[in-house]
Amino acid sequence: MDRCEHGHYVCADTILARAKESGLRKTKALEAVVEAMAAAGTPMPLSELEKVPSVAGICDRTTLFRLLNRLGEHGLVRRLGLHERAAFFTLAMPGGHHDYLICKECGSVELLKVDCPVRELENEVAKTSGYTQLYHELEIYGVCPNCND
Amino acid sequence: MDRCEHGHYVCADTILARAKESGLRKTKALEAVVEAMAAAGTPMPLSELEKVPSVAGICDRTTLFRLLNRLGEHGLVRRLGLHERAAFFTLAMPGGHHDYLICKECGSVELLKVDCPVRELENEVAKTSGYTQLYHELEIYGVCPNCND
DNA sequence: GTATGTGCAAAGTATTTGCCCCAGA
DNA sequence: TCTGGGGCAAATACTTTGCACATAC
Repeated sequence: MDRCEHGHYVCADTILARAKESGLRKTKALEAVVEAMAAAGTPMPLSELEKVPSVAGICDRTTLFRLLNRLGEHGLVRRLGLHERAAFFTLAMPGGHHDYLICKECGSVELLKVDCPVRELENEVAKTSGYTQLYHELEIYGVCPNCND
Repeated sequence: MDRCEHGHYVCADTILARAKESGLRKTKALEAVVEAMAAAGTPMPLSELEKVPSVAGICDRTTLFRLLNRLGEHGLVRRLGLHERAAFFTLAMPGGHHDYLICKECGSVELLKVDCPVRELENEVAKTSGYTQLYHELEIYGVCPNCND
């Protein structure tokens, strides 16, 4: 996976450009949220996102919620389950994809930097199931070294 | 995946036996819930489980909740995300594993009856990540034929 | 100027806990 | 009998919506 000039896996500018193409207005909230998510690199729940300093001063939870939904509808943000009560959100690049390694104890989320072995299966399912617009989500759960003590 | 004499992928009796071994008491609620889940075959949220006729008369939501948690702690039930607001529960057999095909529109859940391509990756992660007690969850999302119209 | 975006407050929905009674072993 | 299990009601958490105002375009 390539990184942008800022060292992030997903570059905020790219997402912002795509947001504009989708007809979304360029607001402070939009910029702040997308940049915060790009900087974080890992999926975050809404409750955490609203605490990021650069976001906290800009917009409140409702705006954040609607913004993430809007971005989700345009395929710029993906909503993940990740077994917490709260939904996690992450920026979505076209063709970009991540699998996750999640600690059952502390809930930490790591990106798995490996070739995803599911592509082929996904293609097969596309042919045989009648389902369209496929994408997948793979989570490996375990207990991380810190929680193992 | 083998089926038991009742045609279910997971046999209620096996789970009940394991529950007993784990020190859980044999109650009507336990039997009803396990049998309902075995009969259903697919993951269900708590709200749906409590509506199953054979469960509804037996115990209320709180009991169901605590029962599922208890079973989860002993590894007899697995809690899944599946992208709904509510958590989904499914019986867990040792070594048993399912991947899911989920419709983004109507939320229907199908079991994927295929060899899971993630085993190997999981083993590799076990060796290199320092994480223990690994298991994984794979969901393929799409739009089902019914919702495609 | 107009449609989209925002904030505050209030309503849902799902989950979790307290407390006391009931029942399995 | 003694501990784990169950029921009811209340508390949490997280999400979602209504409505009036602000702002990008």
